[in-house]
Amino acid sequence: MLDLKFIKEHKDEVKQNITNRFMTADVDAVLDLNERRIGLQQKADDARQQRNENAARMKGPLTPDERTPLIEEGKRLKDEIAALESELEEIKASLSQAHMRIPNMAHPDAPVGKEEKDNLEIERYGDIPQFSFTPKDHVELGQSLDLIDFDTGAKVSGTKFYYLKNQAVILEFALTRYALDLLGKHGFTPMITPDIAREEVVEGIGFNPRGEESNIYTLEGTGTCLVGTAEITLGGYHAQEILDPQKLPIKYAGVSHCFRREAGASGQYSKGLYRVHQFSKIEMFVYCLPEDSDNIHQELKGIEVEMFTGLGIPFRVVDTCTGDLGAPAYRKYDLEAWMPGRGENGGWGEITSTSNCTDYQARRLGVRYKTREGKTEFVHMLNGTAIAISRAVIALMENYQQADGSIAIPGALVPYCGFSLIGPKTN
RNA sequence: GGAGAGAUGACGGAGCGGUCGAACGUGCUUGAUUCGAAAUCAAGUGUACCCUCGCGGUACCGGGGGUUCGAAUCCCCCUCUCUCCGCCA
Repeated sequence: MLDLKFIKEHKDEVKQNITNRFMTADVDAVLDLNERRIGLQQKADDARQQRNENAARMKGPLTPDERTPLIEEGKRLKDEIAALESELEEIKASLSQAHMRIPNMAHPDAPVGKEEKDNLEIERYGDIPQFSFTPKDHVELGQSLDLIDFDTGAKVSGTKFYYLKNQAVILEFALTRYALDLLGKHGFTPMITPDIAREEVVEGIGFNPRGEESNIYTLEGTGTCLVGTAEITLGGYHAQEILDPQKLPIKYAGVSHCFRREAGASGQYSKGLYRVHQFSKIEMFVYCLPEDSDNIHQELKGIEVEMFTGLGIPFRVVDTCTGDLGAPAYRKYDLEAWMPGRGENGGWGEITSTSNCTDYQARRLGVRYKTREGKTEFVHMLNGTAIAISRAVIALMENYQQADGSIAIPGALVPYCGFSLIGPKTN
């Protein structure tokens, strides 16, 4: 969320930013509610001051004649305060609701646009494979090689669930280990995080735990949700803390399951593993000083590039447009891998993304640090996907498929897999 | 899940219902001392909000509610932690 003072002083920019993101949020209502909140707060504070002073007058022994009027005054003040407080609570609730709807400001260089097609391609790596045969998509490959079972997933758990089998299971662990080793070299602390988080934390990160459009599963009656990403649990890790600036940046690599409702999301681009209700992911998360966040964002992008060039998968990097940023991100880069089985003749599909959320999440979660001058300021928080297993598996299977229907394993993964080819089962 | 104990500032640890934003100790910061360090001495050392920006005001002693003119202190509910039992990977 944005600082209320900032909103007040940069009203027009904030409004323009909302327009650029194609979101709806009422800046004037927020400012108006805030003014009313301040007025009421002042009234309540004054009344409390009177109450305290009145009570202080009754400290010593008093005659009933002195005492009675003071008690009457105290009772009157008590009622007044109660009325003011309940009014204040209402205003604060409306304010908070309206305030939360205002998205983060966007980086001045982020392309302005509404949809995915407005994302700006900025880098491209690797060559799109040319097959001497008609390539299969990963669903077909997964079935013929007995690696992925969607049918049983649907029977047991529902649509968009799946079983990984045989070498695909090893592949998941190999990719996980590959990612953790690379992140270790970059100074990340590995963590396996809870797959469940409290609603406040989920909201603090910027996800909406409730409502029709929510992508999050809530656990009825518990006040908790299944996490959609370890970004939630890693971002909540230091909630309400004041961090030592000497220890910044803090870099975590979180391994977790990710659960997403994906309500209404379907179509040919969602087939197979591309959009599922559950997958595993290795996530990067960084807490840093405000002045460092732009550089660290570039660093996270660089690590993602290293991750996928290492796997020999062709991909491009796009600078995500304002309409596609989501509320918390100030700037976001997506890596889109070439997926030969996508659409008619293959296509780009998002495999990772990295966002600089500046102080937007930190303000909601209360993650601060002390400056040299002794002031407490909000840290900046960034996240990036190291590897989302399901999508990485799509890219690997489809790009590394052979004429005979087998799948080669990229050299970097062979030591982790213990095999270099996934061929048809012989028995 | 059952029984019991507890939750106070960075930490430890006090706190007859008014003089408590909170004793005391430790830590930390600054100054004195020292060639320097230790030790010692002195001062300072939470967060947030508001304005009439003052050596101002308000709130916060796990969270919420209640009693009272007045609650860290009394009552109720919840959460969390610890110990024991049960269950379990």
